Amino acid sequence: MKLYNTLTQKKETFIPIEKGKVRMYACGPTVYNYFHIGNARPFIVFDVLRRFLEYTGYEVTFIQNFTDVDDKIINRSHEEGITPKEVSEKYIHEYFVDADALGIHRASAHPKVSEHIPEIIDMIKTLEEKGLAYNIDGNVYYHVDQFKAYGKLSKQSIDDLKSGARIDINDEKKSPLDFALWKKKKAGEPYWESPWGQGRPGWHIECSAMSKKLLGETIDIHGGGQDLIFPHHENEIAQSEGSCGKPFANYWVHNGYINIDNEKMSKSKGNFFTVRDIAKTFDLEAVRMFLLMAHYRSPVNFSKALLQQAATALERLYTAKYQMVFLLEKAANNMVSEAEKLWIATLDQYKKAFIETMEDDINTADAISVIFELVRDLNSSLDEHSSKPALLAGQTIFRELTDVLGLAVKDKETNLDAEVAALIEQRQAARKAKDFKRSDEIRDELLAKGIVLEDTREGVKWKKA
RNA sequence: GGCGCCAUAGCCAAGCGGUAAGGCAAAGGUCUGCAACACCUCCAUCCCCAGUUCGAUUCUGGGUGGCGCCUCCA
Repeated sequence: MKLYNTLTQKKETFIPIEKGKVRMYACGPTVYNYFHIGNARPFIVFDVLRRFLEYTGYEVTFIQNFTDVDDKIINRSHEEGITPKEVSEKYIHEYFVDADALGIHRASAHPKVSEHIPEIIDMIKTLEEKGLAYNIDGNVYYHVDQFKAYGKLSKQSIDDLKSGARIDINDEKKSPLDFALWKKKKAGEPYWESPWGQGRPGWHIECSAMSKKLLGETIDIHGGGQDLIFPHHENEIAQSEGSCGKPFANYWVHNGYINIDNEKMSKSKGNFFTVRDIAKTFDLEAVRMFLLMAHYRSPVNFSKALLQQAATALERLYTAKYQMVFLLEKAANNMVSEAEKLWIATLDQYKKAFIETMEDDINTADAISVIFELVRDLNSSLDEHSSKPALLAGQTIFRELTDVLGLAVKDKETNLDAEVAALIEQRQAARKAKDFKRSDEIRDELLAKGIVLEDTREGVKWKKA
């Protein structure tokens, strides 16, 4: 397995700390709103990375946090007239609604900042003891100048960062690069007791503290969007490595942006589509398909038209999947022919090609093309004369590969309401009597109800539009 | 100013030293009462210029055109 490591700026062979096991952490959402598809990309990408690692035999512990203590949440609570806790609980719930629809598996754990305050305080204390943090009247800052490796992830020198930094007026920090580890309580904000007085943690410290608690001091993979490289991940390194003196993460994996008209989609720019909104017109699996059809590091432009392309492509996968189910239900032949035996033996090439391409820095675009090649093969090789074992072999390889990507996972709807079933019967009778006018009328009528009919050699089939 | 990314068919998108995967769309065909699905056929020399090489979309240099980070952001 090769992964592009932001730290070294090249693809590297992945070697876990502990043989057969992977510890990975990905930054999760700040839960103050529905998430947008820019947020969805890392969720999907790291879900696929995790699935693939598991597929290839690793035991993966995957942590994705919820940031539930944050300015944006506090603002939202004021706007909605509810407590910050109510805001975060609401959007954690909504996160799972959307994540489930996107086919994202639950992480091994979804830790919350609010439940790790003691660990956060401990880490800040350690940093203070090591001279890497300083307290000014209840606000504790990280002393960036004291951490020599600062900038190693974002490839910036402290001096360059300083020259590019915007100057805050009346800033009490020693350097514009210093960032808050602990923020002194302000009126109307949630707070916790600490050695520095009442207050709450800064943004970056949570990931360092929770990662350490749940995965240990050094982890295998840390992931997130490219926009987190600086300052968030740079700061995490400063905190984690500063406090324990060991490497924080061996592989830093970052996904590219989602753009609208070639410009980055972001909440601050306002040019974003929430996943919830897209769910009104598309099955969210199309979003997953859309994102996985491109390599995770390349920027992708988003539009409804492009999403429709992905949805149509996904449909092709489902057609093949359901066709095999259909044929299996009817298959009477259990005897595998010699020709089928030869064909079954060739299926392994798809699996090999799939794994090879996924092992090359999770090239899902290429992996999907392998699946489409498999689909063409299945469609042309399997028919009503195929034996059960041949059909099962096709179905197995198809499921195995699509499951790794989390695509085409849904089963066909089988319950048809009586009225529709009756209409289909009537249409069949009309067709038999060559009353095509009537049969076409019924077909149109069903289409209006969202039922698409297809007359095949093997009989009439229906599906939801 | 510092750091970094990208430019492949109508659209999307892999490949990254040996003469261009896949999807969507379009066109022609097979199947079908028609349609749909499926299948077959067809659709590019890879932004420009100069190097390196037997050979470059793929490496190097220079252009041109986009984009991102350096401030909250996935």
